[in-house]
Amino acid sequence: MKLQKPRGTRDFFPDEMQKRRYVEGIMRKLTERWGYEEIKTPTFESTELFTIKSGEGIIEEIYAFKDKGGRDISLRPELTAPVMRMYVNKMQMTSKPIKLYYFDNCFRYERPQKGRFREFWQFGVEIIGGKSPDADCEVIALASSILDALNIKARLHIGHLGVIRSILKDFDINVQNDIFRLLDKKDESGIKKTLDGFSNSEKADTLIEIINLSGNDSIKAARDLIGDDVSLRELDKIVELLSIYCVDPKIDFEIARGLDYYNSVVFEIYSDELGAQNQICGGGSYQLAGLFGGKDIVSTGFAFGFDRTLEVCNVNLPPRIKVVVAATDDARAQAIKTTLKLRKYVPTYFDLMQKGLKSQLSFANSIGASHAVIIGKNELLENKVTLKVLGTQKQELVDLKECIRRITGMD
RNA sequence: GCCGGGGUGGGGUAGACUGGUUAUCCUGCAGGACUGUGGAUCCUACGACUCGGGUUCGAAUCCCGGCUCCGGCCCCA
Repeated sequence: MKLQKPRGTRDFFPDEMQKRRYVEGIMRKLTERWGYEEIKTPTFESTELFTIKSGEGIIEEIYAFKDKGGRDISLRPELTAPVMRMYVNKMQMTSKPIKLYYFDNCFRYERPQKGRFREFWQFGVEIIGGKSPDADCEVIALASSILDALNIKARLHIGHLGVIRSILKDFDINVQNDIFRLLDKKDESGIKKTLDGFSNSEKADTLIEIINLSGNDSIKAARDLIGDDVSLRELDKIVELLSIYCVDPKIDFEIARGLDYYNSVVFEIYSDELGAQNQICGGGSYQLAGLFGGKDIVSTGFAFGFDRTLEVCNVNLPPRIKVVVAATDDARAQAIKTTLKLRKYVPTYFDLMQKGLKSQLSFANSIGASHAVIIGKNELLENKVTLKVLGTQKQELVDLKECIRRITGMD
């Protein structure tokens, strides 16, 4: 009976890791250029951190357990709450805005399917204390810029929860949240039914018209339906500012995040190249600090689903330089010294299995090495090495300095 | 939690409908032919029926269940 990895987890092979690291590197580099600094929070937190944010029901989808001291602990299902916890604990006095980013694994106890795993990675940013529309637009523009850098074709949708909240402002918050849930499902008859219960079917019609708006005039059309609203004016500003960033979003009032602390700009990015789980990024403006016992402050951020992003990105990995030092028996000592020198510059392999020269070269070929450096009696006598470029027939006797120069491409 | 389709050496597969001797082929890995030159060739070795139960004289094959993978539903902070 074999041991298997737990359900919904994955092993990553070297080729995959190379791609993951490469894409991660692009995201990090870009984000740092935009002035964000990396932070890291614990892999597990108090369960309470997540239930405060999302309600007790969320426990069903969390890896929650009691530790040996009887504490309620959870593997983090996302990173916004931990980041805000950290902010409330230690960073409230830091000058604003605070711009942070993270890249880490998260865990959710859900049924795995395409694009959904029990352990998955998120890359995200948070701006704490940035004001609308500037902060919102910056994170949206950064997300868009990341898509460009990864050569991803995707759809950016922006909405504003204030629009729907203002239509529903006379209703109890629980009713509002029910409606948001139905909106998310696009369940129009459910919306009608719920609002009819409050003899308010004309509001249901308005809602349904609003969420079905699309195209460039959506904001104007919404204004015709509900009159001028502060949320619509905010959206106007967002669109105007984003155009300076050369970002062209689709206005979509259907985006619903049915949690109290989301109350204004929200956005989601979808790819058509995925299956049912087609969202690769989500974000928006939120207020969580107060919930966590801090002074309330407006924040905004996004999180990319790293695994899904990886599925749809189109990047060309840089060619890998790998050098194998191959030696005859009587030259092994010198070969090890040469290997050490090469390792100051490039990944270098040396035989660990007492293989013959032929077999060492065969190994070089099978691991896809770019160069082989051969050392035997002749090379020892001349104090030089034979540099062989694999994939071609070329080889040449050169001194070590020249050899390094050629491999690294330095002049 | 629900629906559907899968699981045969490390990877990819044939065999199943129609149960029957030693489970097919490719690849891989290890060693050798071959201790100064890679990709080729040849030889040798290694290595599998997802797990449990049932039907049967006999199960990789038929039936039931578990686990798990894939796709979808639900959910998606």
